[in-house]
Amino acid sequence: MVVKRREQSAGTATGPEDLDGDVHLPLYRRLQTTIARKISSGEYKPGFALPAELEVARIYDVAPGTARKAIEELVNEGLLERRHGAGTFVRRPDFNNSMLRFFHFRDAHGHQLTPESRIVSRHVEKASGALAAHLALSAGDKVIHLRRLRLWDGKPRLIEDIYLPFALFHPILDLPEDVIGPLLYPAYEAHCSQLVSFVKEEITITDAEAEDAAALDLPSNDMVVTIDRLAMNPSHAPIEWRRSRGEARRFHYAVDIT
Amino acid sequence: MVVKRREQSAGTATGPEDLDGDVHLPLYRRLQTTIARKISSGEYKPGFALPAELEVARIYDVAPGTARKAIEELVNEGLLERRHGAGTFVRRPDFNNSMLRFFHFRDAHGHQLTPESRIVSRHVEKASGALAAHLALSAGDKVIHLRRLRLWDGKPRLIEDIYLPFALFHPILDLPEDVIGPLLYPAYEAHCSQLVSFVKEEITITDAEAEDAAALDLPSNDMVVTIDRLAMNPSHAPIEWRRSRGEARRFHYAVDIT
DNA sequence: GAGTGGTCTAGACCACGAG
DNA sequence: TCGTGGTCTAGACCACTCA
Repeated sequence: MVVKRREQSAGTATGPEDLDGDVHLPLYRRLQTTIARKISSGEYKPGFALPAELEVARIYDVAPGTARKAIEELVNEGLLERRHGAGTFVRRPDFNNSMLRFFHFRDAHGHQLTPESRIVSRHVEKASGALAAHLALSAGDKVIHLRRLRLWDGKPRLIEDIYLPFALFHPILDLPEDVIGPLLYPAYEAHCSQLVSFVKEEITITDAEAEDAAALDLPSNDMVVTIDRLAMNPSHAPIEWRRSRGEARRFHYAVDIT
Repeated sequence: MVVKRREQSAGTATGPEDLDGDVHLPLYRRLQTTIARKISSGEYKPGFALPAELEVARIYDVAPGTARKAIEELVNEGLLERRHGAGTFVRRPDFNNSMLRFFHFRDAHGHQLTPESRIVSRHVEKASGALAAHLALSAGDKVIHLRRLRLWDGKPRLIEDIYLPFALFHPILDLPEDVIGPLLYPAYEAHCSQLVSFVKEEITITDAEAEDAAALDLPSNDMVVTIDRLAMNPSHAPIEWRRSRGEARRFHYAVDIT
């Protein structure tokens, strides 16, 4: 049998939904984009189960193999998680750990300790050209600027400048610090419906700025690690840019390369 | 039609080849392992084309979709490269660049410069317990220990201790340095038939050892980046362990995390 | 034009998880 | 026991590369 594309629903009660993206793109790619968008928008929330593969195929009027390939790609991206016999679920990535694992702050059992967080300031500013480029905004667009200290054993160990598009994150401005809690990404999800699924980081080692050395209680000639991070949602749209600085001696990093 | 497994060749001239691995593993996984082994052993060399997908399916007596999935996995691992309309080829990874890109040694156009290489010493030693564990050897097994300096603009910038299993790499002991050249991995491939396809790295920042500071021409109280690397062949067997040290200020690293 | 990988379809049976 | 994902098969047509 040769059917390039099934005929449209023909009046069935549960007809096919429209797929995102250019009609010239492969079906599985368009379905992939569509599901990623539903995760970005919160229609599919972390922990929730997708419809079964055959059900997805039926909903979007594609062959089972095509639906399977779209889901496969999203699993490879880390957005979905398959559990044999149980279903396919939306993953909740944990990037707070991916930052903290760079540094040597562990308890007696070698477990990573979550640091205390102290928000030093919250401002609304106009984005510089460079920042706007990172966040896919226009220069002068409003951004929220958080400055935050992170402390282990009561000692300041990391200083962070965090920039967020005002349009998406304005609820964060008025939240009491104890409601935000020690980790920002769960707060983004709970109060702004923004999910971080991908990050890019750049790591550099430099002499400490005088201001940073003072904030981190380091000798003025000491060295710091600077980590620049761009965080993206499930549709790969940038939603946060931050620059973190910490003592260089505390730094440790492991990576697999292919 | 329901056929769990095709009947064996039945006297055809080009019967199915045997697949590696436990018979309880999926066919595509066993085919994947088989192809990876052929790359490790040099039967499929970098740059060479695999048989066409349908031909692979015929050779190993599996369905086209199964052969395709095995190849797909190897493409995802970075061992193979597809070129639409042309064929599927064995990739040659370039890990020398993955090390060098950490450091800021670039020309006026921003291109990475390949450093001069100077092998300081070559010895045969007995592996310590820790080293043996890294290389999947037994403590006391013979290893080759190379110490190497890498220089940019005539200045020593990296010092490296490199350990290799003697059994696989003994030809490297007798090669003149100008035959080895500035990069080791091509020499491994050319003279020892060993291909590096995967690496794991750990990065730490510490105060310089006196000996390293002297070799790198740094102040005795300066800081260095230490990069520990384990290199593996296409079958994921470890074949090299090295520790490299360089000036911390020169360090820069970029990474995507999912 | 011949041959390659890329996409899409269709459907069978197996292995696993949860109630 | 039932529904889920995992594996495997079979074959059509399209898009691309290269001689």
